[in-house]
Amino acid sequence: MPRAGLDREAVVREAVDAVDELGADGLTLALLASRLGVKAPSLYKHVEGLDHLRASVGVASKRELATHLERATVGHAGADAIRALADAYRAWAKDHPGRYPMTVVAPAADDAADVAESERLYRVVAGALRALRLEEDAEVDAIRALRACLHGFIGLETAGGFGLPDDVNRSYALLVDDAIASLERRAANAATPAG
Amino acid sequence: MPRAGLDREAVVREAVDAVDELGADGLTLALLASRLGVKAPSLYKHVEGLDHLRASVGVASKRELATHLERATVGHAGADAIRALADAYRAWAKDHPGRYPMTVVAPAADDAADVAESERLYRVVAGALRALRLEEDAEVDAIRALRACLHGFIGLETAGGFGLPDDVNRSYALLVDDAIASLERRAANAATPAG
DNA sequence: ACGATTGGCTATTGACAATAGCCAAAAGGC
DNA sequence: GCCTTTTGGCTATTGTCAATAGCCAATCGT
Repeated sequence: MPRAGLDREAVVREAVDAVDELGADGLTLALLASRLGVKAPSLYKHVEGLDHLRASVGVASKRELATHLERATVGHAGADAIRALADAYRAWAKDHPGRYPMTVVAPAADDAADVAESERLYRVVAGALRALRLEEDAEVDAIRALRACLHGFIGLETAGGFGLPDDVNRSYALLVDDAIASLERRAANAATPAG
Repeated sequence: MPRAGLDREAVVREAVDAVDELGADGLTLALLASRLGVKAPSLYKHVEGLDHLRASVGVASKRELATHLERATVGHAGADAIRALADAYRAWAKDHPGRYPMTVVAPAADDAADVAESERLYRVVAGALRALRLEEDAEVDAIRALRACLHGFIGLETAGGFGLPDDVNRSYALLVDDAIASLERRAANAATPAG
């Protein structure tokens, strides 16, 4: 019996590809094993089971998305940074519809890598809003608002929630413009409180 | 063998309750049968299988949500209607976290009831925006923007995506205020084109 | 070279969806 | 009130999947 030369990383990488192709629910150990030229029980030598494997795919996806967003926003500031973030976010989600939903779940508190990548995602959004110079609570509200707009649009789009044929890119651009304007207005109001 | 007196409606109703309690993935025919005092194969006399059953739960959920939103918005207009819609939407989602995600999926084209309830949901959102008197394309964009804001916030909230303890209600209220202001601005700009 | 560790494997269990086919309970004709 | 038909339960079975136990060969350390 020759060895396949697998290790944890190779298994997770193949799982990532499988989820990209088939969606999170399409990932089964039986399928994954066959793609790796191995029988299903062998995978337990490398990963702790399907749940842990899915969690690993989620962490890998958060890492990949965070890197993608960091690269897209570096060198941009202000409204420009927010627009770059919005476009990169939607592009990654459309390229990885199976994994995108995994990037929005709360990190498992006992998984340091998960917590770290989730914080990295938070920071890249916070970074795009830096130029607004918001005070602490207001920044949390602003990050939530921006994430909600982007995530909501992408979630509806990938769920097929937009039944009408009207140009989806135009709808998104308008939404992002409005979000930027609203957040800038929040910053301006905070700078000149009550007049 | 006494009969349980089931019919399709009773099965779907119990499935709705099960999804509310356990989430969409927690619904199994074995569990549902045991809750109904029956063995699993008996359910096939009333529903066509798990996929169809889930679809029925989805349609029932769209119907329920649409009714809830209609009741919440009736008698309101303008910004008031949008705020009422937003609050009712979030409240229903929080009351039914297991079923809420089923309400945002595209209807199956061959399921007339699904199409009808999805259109009803669309119309209640459109109704809340009526006072803005938007032109056709702009109305589609506006509905998409509003749905994205609400759905995105709720999706992140129920996914546990908001790790920080800051007041989530405040964040939502601010988001809704911004959305209303943005949509009103769209309407005003359309009314006075380029000047 | 040789012992320990590692990474495959087969066999098995248990949950589940789904189908086939049986049989009794309700429903309807007369 | 029978008798037939339809209906709604059931058991038995198949096939998929996750997971565990336990075997044995390939590789590695010395």
